[in-house]
Amino acid sequence: MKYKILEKPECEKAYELVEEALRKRATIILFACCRVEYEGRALSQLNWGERIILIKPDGSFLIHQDKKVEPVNWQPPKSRTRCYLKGDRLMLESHRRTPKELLSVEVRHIQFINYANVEDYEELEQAGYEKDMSDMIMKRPHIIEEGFTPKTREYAVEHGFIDILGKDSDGNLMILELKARKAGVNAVKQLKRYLQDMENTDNAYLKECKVQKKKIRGLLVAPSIMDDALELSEEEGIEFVSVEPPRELKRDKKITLDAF
Amino acid sequence: MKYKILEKPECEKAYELVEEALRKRATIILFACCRVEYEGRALSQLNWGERIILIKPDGSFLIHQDKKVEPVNWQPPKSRTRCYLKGDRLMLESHRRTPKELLSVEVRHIQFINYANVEDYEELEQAGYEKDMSDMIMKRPHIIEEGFTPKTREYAVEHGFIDILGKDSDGNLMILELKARKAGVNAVKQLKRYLQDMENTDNAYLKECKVQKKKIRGLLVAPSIMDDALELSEEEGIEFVSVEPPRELKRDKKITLDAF
DNA sequence: TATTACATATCGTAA
DNA sequence: TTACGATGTGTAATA
Repeated sequence: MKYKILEKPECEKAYELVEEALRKRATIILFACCRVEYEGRALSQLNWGERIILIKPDGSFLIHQDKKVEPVNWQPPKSRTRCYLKGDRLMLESHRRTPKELLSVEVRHIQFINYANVEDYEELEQAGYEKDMSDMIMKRPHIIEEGFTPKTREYAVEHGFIDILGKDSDGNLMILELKARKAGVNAVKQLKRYLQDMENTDNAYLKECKVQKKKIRGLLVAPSIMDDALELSEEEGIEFVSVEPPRELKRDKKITLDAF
Repeated sequence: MKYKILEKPECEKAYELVEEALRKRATIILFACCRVEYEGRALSQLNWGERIILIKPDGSFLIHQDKKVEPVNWQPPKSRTRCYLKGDRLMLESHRRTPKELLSVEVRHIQFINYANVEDYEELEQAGYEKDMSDMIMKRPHIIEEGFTPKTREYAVEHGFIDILGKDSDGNLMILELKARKAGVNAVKQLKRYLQDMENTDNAYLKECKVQKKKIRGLLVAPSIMDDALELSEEEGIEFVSVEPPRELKRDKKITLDAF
């Protein structure tokens, strides 16, 4: 693994290292006193101070102060980084085409500069999302109610996609709208639109309902619901079912301690 | 300024350094192979790989892979960091109370670890926001149209706050909805709601309009507008006025090159 | 402490 | 490329 570190280098030395790192598509960490200007979607400037600068091989460019999770300035992946010397100062620039954005950093008093080809082949495994909820309900439909039979997922209607379409034990059509977190009024409104879409558009399900004189039920499925959303759902004849999103990671992706 | 750096330290040495840094409320930069688990608002795991770990004195905890602007895992400011040894491994934990969240990092093969008391007393100066637009329009109302007189900002109605309320040269009431970027259909819908609120609620402005037989005009103010939003605004009788957000930084905060 | 709205939101996905 | 929605959104302002 390529790896280099320099402590308190002259700007010229640092410049050479940054050039080398950019050529080798390495990840650069720089801890230095710098001044920053940004112009693009917004406009900003940041006066002299010590910050941590991170330049990633995908073009991401981050400047972190000693507070907050978010970088004080940044550029997204695919930005083009270049560096040059301006007198005895190291200049770093990150440029983006669309939208046009330029981040310009003037550097002095470098505490250290490091570059490395980071070896990381892992992706984050997550659980607890709407997709997982959907998977769980398809697998164990009784979670919604006894006799519920899911038919289709992502059923296209005029205003979007119905998360899950199914039938209850009496043959009534059920339209499920899933939310992985607390449902708000927007979720109710969305479901209402889907119900209207279903009733106003010509489709096999609607025909069947009319022929067999069945109802169309709207169900909002979420771990919890806002008070105003509950009120609205009751007015609109929409049912709320409390379901927690699953909190288990897929087995085949469990951690193997000796992967590295 | 307190500053230390160790290259390829044993975990025990690293542990001592992290303890010291946490005590001194320093900023820690760690480049190492690690494994991460997170449980809280969601649940995630990340198998062994090299990452950059940043621990800030405000409690922020970031883990960066060599891609993307966003950290792969993190904890927000005010989280509590602790570290301990588990066999020959360095363990880092970051804990948050509300909501309850735990980030757990197992570390080995440390490339380097650095801590420093970052000297940074500057805050980012920005321009180009809705607020700046609002300020500009209040100061120079003719930008909207000749004879426009702003009356109130942030006027409360049922569905939110009207950005700017004013009158035109004929005494008609004007409701302005500002967007610092390209306006979409949502902006038009929002403005429509405000117009309805204004017409349906008992208030001094409405009374005056009725008595003097004046109109209520809705104006969407943004640098540009989406096609569908323009179409909708025309249907709804809403006017669109193109205004660029101001792009000037405050003068008294201009950069002085010898501040440091 | 909880809620709300904005952001250079970022990031994924689908058209 | 653009548009749209989800996010462990983060963050500041506000109640």
